[in-house]
This record gives sequence, structure tokens and C-alpha cells, in this order.
Amino acid sequence: MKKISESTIRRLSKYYRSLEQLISRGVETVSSDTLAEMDGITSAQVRKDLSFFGTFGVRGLGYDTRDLKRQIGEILGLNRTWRVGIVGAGNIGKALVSYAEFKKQGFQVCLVMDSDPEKIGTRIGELTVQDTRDLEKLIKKEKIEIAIIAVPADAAQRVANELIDAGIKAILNFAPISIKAPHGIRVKNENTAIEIEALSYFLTNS
Amino acid sequence: MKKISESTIRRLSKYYRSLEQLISRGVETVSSDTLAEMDGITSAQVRKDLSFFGTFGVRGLGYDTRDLKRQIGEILGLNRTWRVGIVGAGNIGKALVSYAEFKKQGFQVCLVMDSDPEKIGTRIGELTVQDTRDLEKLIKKEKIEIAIIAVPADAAQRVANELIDAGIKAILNFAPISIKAPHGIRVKNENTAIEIEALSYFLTNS
DNA sequence: GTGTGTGAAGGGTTTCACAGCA
DNA sequence: TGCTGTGAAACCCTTCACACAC
Repeated sequence: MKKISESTIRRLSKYYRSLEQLISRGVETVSSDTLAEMDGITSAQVRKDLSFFGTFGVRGLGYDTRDLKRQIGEILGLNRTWRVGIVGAGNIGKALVSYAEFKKQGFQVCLVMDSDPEKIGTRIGELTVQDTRDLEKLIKKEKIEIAIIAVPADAAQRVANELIDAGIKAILNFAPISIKAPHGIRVKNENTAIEIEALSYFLTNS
Repeated sequence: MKKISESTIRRLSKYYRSLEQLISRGVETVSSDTLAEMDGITSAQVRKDLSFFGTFGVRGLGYDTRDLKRQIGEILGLNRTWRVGIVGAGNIGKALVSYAEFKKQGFQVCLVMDSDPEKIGTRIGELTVQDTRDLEKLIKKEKIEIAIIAVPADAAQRVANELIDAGIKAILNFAPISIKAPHGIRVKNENTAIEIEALSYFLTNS
């Protein structure tokens, strides 16, 4: 499979959302121009992104919204559900358990763990917080496919290692450090502080 | 001022964190190699990024950790505090009020608003949830410089417009739509669903 | 006529490789 | 000797522009 850039994948996610919006408004056909406008990019970019995966449009007409949404869903692996486990039941972990956007796209949070005895056993939504000590066993039992790290920086790499040992291949990391993982394991770092610091830079230098 | 790429800014944030870590460990000097290793990139990249802003190292020796941290802090505008306001007191909004990484870097959350009568008046940490109806007045009174949007998708653009009218120049958006803003206003979109979908793509196509 | 799909051009970012300095 | 700072090369991504299909 040809190597597709990270940016293309991110944009596909955006197109997917824009298409959802259009469909809910009853729109049946859309041009690359409109899609581009909704996501703040150029129409050539939209067409190029899609061209990596096939031809989905009709010349002179545009794209069928439902059809394109399904096809992008297929590419991104969204036409199914994924079992997600969260390590860390602090503020971020808790917020993610009930994150509507996850549920809507088929990411089912089935497991929350923490190492704090005060938190273990408490309930978050429909889940009971489990003990991190049983990480490997729980990950396997719950058949978790994607893990989210929401623990402090100094515990993050250790948790990542345990997750990888337990067979996890995809990690979303909220701890403010870069996590190291062997080839074949995909780690995405989500660090809100970095985003706000980019805003700080912008305000400072303009 | 020369145009610096978004990626360079993001990496500076990472270097800043790595330097904090090194300093707390008592390390006084660091090479671009070590810094690169900590952040999973190349040493040439580190040196190039820094070279856009000046020369901070000593040939043959490396960088003084404290000095470099202060200089990057200066570039990013972190050697001061910023007043932050949040619109939306749902799960994400609540989690952000007490987000330790914000506080640590000088981003003071001083205002939380919501439009839900059930939420208005309740307390989150040390703040009382205010009514979004008074947005403009509150933003000005609290001298908010950076606003965070943590409301549902269908309200996000409206809230953004109100924030911009109130004089806000920097917005961090958590709603799953692209927000449109005039030139001179900087918007950063933070969408966790897009990150997890990239993981889904990776798991599906490999 | 209209809007897609795409090779080619353009622009920007990363990597290379080495001169230069402590 | 060791590591920075930096032009030049390589690479990748975006934009252009137009043939082509409806």
C-alpha cells in the first residue's frame, strides 16, 4: 500500500465530518469546492487527497455525499467499532470516558484503569475503575485494540511499555512527553498545552 | 519577522518540556543530539529550528539547559502569564479548568461560561460558571486574552463570532468543526476524534 | 458547461554534510 | 576532538492547469 501522508489522513477525517453535516442537512451531492470551503482548504487538495484512494466523484457533477462518506469511512476504518481502554482516571481520563465524539464514531471505551487506591472501584459513567496492576490481564480480557494514556508524565513511558507488552498496537498519549515505541506500534501524542503555546507564540510575535 | 512554520513552533514547545525535565534532573548542558533523541527527531532539525531565532549553543559543547529554556520561553511567550477563558462547562471544559499543564506554564483559567441554566452558578474548582449571555462583558472584565471553545459543534461558530466581537485574538477550539475567523485571529483546532481516527486508519491499513 | 482526476510545477520543510569554533 | 550553525540537496506536500467525462 502506497504511503499516505499524515495530513491527508487528518483531512479525510474532516471531510468525513463535513459530509455527515451535509447529509444531516439533506444535501445529496457536493463538489470539491464546497467541501474545501467547509474545511478551509483548496479544492485541488480535496481532489488530490481522494485520488490516492480511488475515484469517487462524477465529472461535471461532484460527489454523492452518502457514498463518499461510506467510502472514507471504509478507508479510515470507521465502518466498525473499536474497543478502547484508558489508563488514568484523572480529569482527562474521566472526560474521555464520556466523550460523545468517540461513541458516535464507534470508539467504545470499555476499560478504565488507575493506580490510585482512592479511585479504584469508583464508577465513571458505566465503567468501574480497575487496578493498573492487572493491566495486561484486563487489556486481553476486554480485547482492547486502542489504548489511551492519561497519566502523569513520569508514569507515561512505563505505562506505554506495559501496554505494548500486552499486545497494544495503537496508543493515544495525553501525557506531556514523547513516548518511545518500537516499529509497528503507532503512537499519537495529544498535548493541549502545545496548542495553547502556539497561540501564545502568535500573540507574542504579531 | 520571518515566517516560522507551525511545526517549528510545536517542536519548540517540546524542547521546552524536555529542557524542564533535564533541569529537574540537574543536567546543565545538553547537545542537539540528546534533545533530538528525547523528542524522537533528528539533531539537524533541532539545530535548524533554533537557528531561526538566533544562536544559543556553544560549538563543541552544546546548550546550557537553563539558558536555552529561558530563551525558548521568551520566543513562545511563556515567561509571563496569560488569562484564559473557557466557553462550555461540559466534560472537556471542566477537565481544562484544572489542567495542571496549563497552570504550570502560566495559562490561568479565570473564566468559565455555559448557557445551560443547570450549570450556571455551579462551581468548578475555584470558579463559578457564568452565563454565556454576558460573554462580551465578562471577557472584557476579566481581561481574557485566549479563549477556549468547548461547546457542541452546532454552537461553536456562533460562540467564536461572539468571542471575536469581544476582541479575542486567539482561540483554541475543541468542537469537531473547522471554525472560520477573519485574518489576524488565530484559531487552533484540537480534535481528539481526529487523532484516534488516524490510529484507526493505521490499524486498518497495515 | 461543469467539476473531477492528475501530471507537472512550485513551494516549503527536512536531511545532509561540512566549515568553523570552543 | 566534539558539537554547533548553515548553505545545498533531497524530499515531500500543495497548488496549478488542463484533458477528460458527464
